[in-house]
Amino acid sequence: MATKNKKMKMMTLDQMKDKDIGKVGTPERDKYEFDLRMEVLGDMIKSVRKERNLTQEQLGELIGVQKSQISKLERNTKNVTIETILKVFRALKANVRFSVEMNESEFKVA
Amino acid sequence: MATKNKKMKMMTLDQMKDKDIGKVGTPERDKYEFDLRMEVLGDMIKSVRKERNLTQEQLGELIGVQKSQISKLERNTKNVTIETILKVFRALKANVRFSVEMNESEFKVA
DNA sequence: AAAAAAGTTGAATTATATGGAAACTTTTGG
DNA sequence: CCAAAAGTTTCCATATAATTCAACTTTTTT
Repeated sequence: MATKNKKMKMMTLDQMKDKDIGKVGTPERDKYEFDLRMEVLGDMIKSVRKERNLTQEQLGELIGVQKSQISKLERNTKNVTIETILKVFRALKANVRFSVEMNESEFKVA
Repeated sequence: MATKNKKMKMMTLDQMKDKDIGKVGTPERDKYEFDLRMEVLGDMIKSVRKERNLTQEQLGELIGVQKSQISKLERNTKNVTIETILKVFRALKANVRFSVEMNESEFKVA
């Protein structure tokens, strides 16, 4: 077996991220996490649009914006307004739900 | 029994909303639904903050903004960017997750 | 019932998201 | 391989979200 009797340096994904991107809470890491989420959001728009068999131009027409705008939302996305997100997904007849969960254990003590 | 043999006009909540606010898809109704969500969002910030036993000023310090800004986010909320939402809830050590669900049946045909 | 603390509001400013137009690049269909 | 369609990018204008400051109101504490 490959793993037997082999003292290897192991690293969890979190450890790698801490090392390569920066620890949680640092501005760099926060930015990374944020950019990641924005990218996912853009991908979500794109994939739902595809699912609906719409071109960017067609989706744009539904909402009343240019295709370039849709392109920007799908790729260039740095930050968006909730309103915009809802507008887009409503046009795609998809429901957006956002929920907040707080881990009970933390903080509660202080 | 009160309901027996009594031809009453009944109305579902949705029917009432259609009638009083406007049918789904109209600008008025859309605005209503949006405003509602924004209000809920503001309430969520407030209630999580309370849960953490923080004043607006303290939460503001965590993020790096004035207490007046927090107040506005909790009440005056017309529209917000994702970034702001995430910033606030991260400071509150709460997780925001948003998901998109599309009802398979619809649209798929066209 | 004062004083202090917490929250709200309005006016003003700054930062940036939204958007259009047009040129450009990539992908797709013949 | 060529043409058309789809998607991207850049430059620019405009709208509006984010923010502060200071005065004001409401709530809490003593």
